[in-house]
Amino acid sequence: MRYWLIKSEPDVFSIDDLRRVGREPWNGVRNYQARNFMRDAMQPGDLALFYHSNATPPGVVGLARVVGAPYQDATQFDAQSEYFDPKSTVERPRWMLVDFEFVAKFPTPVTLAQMKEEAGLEGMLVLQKGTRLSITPVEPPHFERICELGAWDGRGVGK
DNA sequence: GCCAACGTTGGC
DNA sequence: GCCAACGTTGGC
Repeated sequence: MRYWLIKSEPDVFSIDDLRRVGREPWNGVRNYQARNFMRDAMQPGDLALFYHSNATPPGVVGLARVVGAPYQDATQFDAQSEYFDPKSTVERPRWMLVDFEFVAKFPTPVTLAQMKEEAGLEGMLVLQKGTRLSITPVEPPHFERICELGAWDGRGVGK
């Protein structure tokens, strides 16, 4: 199993939104590196730290899980969508996504400030200066440490 | 609102 | 293929 961090602006789609809908296509990603992670590297069952960006405060607020195989992001073909991509065609779609399902909301959010101070988390991609990538891989020890800091009891995973 | 960092675009 | 201009991200 691999671990990830996915960013979302809570004004657009928050951890509470994910809990409410249960499962969500991770659409609107328009960065090739992030797309490649979803298309080529994610496996069903992988866990992701759910990060609120452009939030007060920014930080990891819970967990999500990859469900199903990658497929085309439908919004790229929708002229009414803000994610419409006129250069994408049905024959050769540019943008692929996976679905995420809700796993847990942390009892205690782990703020970005806290993460920066935490010695065990140094080297995390999301903490590096200028990292705007909306999806990044996460090392298992970093993942585990953040779950501890979030006071997550482990509920939501397993069978 | 500001602005640094970064990715993309398009002229050449 | 270079690179300046531009748009976006996202913390503060």
